[in-house]
Amino acid sequence: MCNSHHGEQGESEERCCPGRGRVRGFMQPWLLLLLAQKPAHGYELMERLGQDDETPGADPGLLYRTLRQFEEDGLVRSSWDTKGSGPARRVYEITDEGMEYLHAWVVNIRRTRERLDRFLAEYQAYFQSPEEGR
Amino acid sequence: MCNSHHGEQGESEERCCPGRGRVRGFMQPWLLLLLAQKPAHGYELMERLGQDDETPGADPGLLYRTLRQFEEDGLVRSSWDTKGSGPARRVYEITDEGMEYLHAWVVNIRRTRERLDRFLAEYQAYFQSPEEGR
DNA sequence: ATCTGTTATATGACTAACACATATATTATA
DNA sequence: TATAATATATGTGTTAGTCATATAACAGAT
Repeated sequence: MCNSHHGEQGESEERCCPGRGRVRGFMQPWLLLLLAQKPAHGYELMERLGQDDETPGADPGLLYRTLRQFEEDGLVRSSWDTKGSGPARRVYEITDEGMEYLHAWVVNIRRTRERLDRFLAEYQAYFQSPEEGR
Repeated sequence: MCNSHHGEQGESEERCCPGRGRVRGFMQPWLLLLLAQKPAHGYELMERLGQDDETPGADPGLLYRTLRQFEEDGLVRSSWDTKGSGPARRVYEITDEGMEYLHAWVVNIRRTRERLDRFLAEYQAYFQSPEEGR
């Protein structure tokens, strides 16, 4: 299973454990943060997501569905923008409720990072410490 | 949605965004690491998981199914232990392949932590920096 | 003896996030 | 007129996670 690797020197490691290890729903806080910075439409959000995060492509299906769900939950509101060229854009802006939700996400994310650190500490204590060996 | 919170001083925040923000399949590397430290049966792993990580209860259903899957994938192997009191225990030990998989997981987890940091940096740059305000 | 609690493993059913494919319409450009 | 880029959207299947429940061995109490 997976490619072999012991190097421990994070080289490639691509396509191993597909889907695993990622943060559940991580697109959600990103969308809210990007919308907090400024209102935007789906396609633009997709591109902005693709830049900072090297998330593999930022699936449009998931993105548009998430925005729809956000609107249904009152976290964002939208309006059509027909100005400019190309097809009409549905422009989203974040609501106060969306802001609160974003802040709540941040608390969760900090907690998640602590959990990761706890795991990595335990891992290193076992594999990189003088005794315990192996 | 959710409880209100602006305090920014991570107080309770319980049961908000249920399930979201957690690392997908995070039980997997934990199980492999615990088994790398020493062979164990499911129930024991459940208790050891519940200690370090304050994961809410470490669902037995998921745990046993994951161990089964691991065995099917050759990451662990098991044998029955009928010695001692109580019902028989299925004792798992990690295989070489399981070890490799664990190391691969660690690479993924480090990458995930970097993604979290990138998000938090972006968040703080917007909400905690002097300008940008709001 | 029976009842309750602990240890121990396991299945069933449902949800949500995600992955991948595809449909659609508009506009620009080759 | 064909192709590509922009833009939004649906359909379908997979998997981790959640919650409930079933089963069984054994210990101690009443």
